[in-house]
Amino acid sequence: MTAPNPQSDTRLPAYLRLRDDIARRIAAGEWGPDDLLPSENKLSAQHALSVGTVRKAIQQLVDEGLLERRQGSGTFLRKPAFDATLFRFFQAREADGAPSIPSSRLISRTRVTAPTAVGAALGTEDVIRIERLRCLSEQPFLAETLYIPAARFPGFEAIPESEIGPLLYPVYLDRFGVFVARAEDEVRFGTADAATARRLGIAEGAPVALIERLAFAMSGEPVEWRIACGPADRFRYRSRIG
Amino acid sequence: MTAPNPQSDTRLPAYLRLRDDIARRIAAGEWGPDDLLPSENKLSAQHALSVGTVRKAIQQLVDEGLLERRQGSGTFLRKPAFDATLFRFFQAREADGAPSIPSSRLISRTRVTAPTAVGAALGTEDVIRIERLRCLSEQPFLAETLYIPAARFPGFEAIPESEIGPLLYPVYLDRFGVFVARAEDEVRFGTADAATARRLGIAEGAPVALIERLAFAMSGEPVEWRIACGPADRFRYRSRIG
DNA sequence: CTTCTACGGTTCTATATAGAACTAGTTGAC
DNA sequence: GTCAACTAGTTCTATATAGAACCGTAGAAG
Repeated sequence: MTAPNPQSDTRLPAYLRLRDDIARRIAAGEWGPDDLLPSENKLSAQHALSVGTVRKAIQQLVDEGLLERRQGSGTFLRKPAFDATLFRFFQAREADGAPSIPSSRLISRTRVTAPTAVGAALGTEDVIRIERLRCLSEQPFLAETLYIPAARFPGFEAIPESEIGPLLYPVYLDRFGVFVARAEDEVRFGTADAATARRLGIAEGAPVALIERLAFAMSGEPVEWRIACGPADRFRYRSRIG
Repeated sequence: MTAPNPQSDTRLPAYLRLRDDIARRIAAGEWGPDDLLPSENKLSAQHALSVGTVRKAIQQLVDEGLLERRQGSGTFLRKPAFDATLFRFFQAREADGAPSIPSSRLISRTRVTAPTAVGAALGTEDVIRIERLRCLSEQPFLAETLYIPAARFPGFEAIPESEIGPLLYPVYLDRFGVFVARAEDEVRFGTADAATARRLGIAEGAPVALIERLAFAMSGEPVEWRIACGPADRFRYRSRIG
């Protein structure tokens, strides 16, 4: 029994419809991280498709970073590696040089009307604004302001802080089925205004790095806009091109 | 007649050997940008492989950004879009906001022994150091120092400057068959030392952005290390993740 | 001149099949 | 107990084939 899928456009080729179906089942939480998916043979039988078509659909998801194939063993759901890459950028290190995961403190979550630039980027004015402070060994080093569409994340303001970890993308995925697949960053340098200077514990006008990010879901729809601000002298941003 | 290929490891699957062969012919300049490659049918006949296998090889090269398929028309060699992406990063703009391609002036090219960090990154100490200044509307905005392995780029020092355009990667490809497929950037913040300050026409100690880049050839071998330095206030770096 | 139609060539989708390569677990020999 | 051999199940490679979808051109129709 395979639920025939009303949402997928029937004009799409079969392998893409199968890909969408599997992606949806992943988003619905049918499998956990590192879980074994049905084999190519089973899928082909269930969906009445040839193995070649199934392979093509799976390959697509592998390319998108959702699945992982192990020859001889099977196909597995991959824990989104996005968090890791995210944190390779802010090469935050303790004084002794050991890399460390920053902690994260939520300052506010409010439903607001988005600033025009943000509204244009997200395609809606009805958003939730999140303010957040990230610390490393008790010392703040990054002040962030995030906007997410209220329609896509209903009730986000009400989630108890205790249930929100240091990273938001897992929360998006677990509670709202939104998988952040891609993002665009822009880095520039500026000076700290009074509010952020106070939050970061630096002098007003001190040099800061600004990172603007627009994050997209698998569908290509923008789902988060954020700007982060940290002291320039401790800042490192890494990226990989090509 | 297809040259049987002595360089490709015969233990590799056929589609990878075909990919290598085509990649080599591209590097050898057999086709120019936007040229039409032989059709799948022709390739499959020439190499005595099935169309499916040929498609797999071509798909690989498409994924790597070397080729471009147009349904109904054929498969074309893609002008490396690397230059474009490269310059999306340095979002240099004229005063009126119009994006502009910076000009480039070579200051020196010398065969030297690499600094230890660079030597370690490139895997050799025998390198050519290139110093370069990039300008936008006559005003310098980026001072660069590059290192490339002398063995991989023999005679690079001797190429007349008139034959080197504003971008180096096309030169690597055209004259040395080195296709830069991938790069890793690191952006950080610092202050200008005396030499770069003079070159950029800014005060010593002024805030600057530093971009370190390690570039890799298709084979995975590192082929260039560079560091670029520009005034922090005019700087923008863009990247795309995921 | 414009629009339509037909055609050869191309890539794209999909199926069916066979065997190789690999993995993890089980069984059996010693 | 240890190690080798076997086995069922999985992905991977490769082939062959058929038709759909698409592009560019050439020629016909208006």
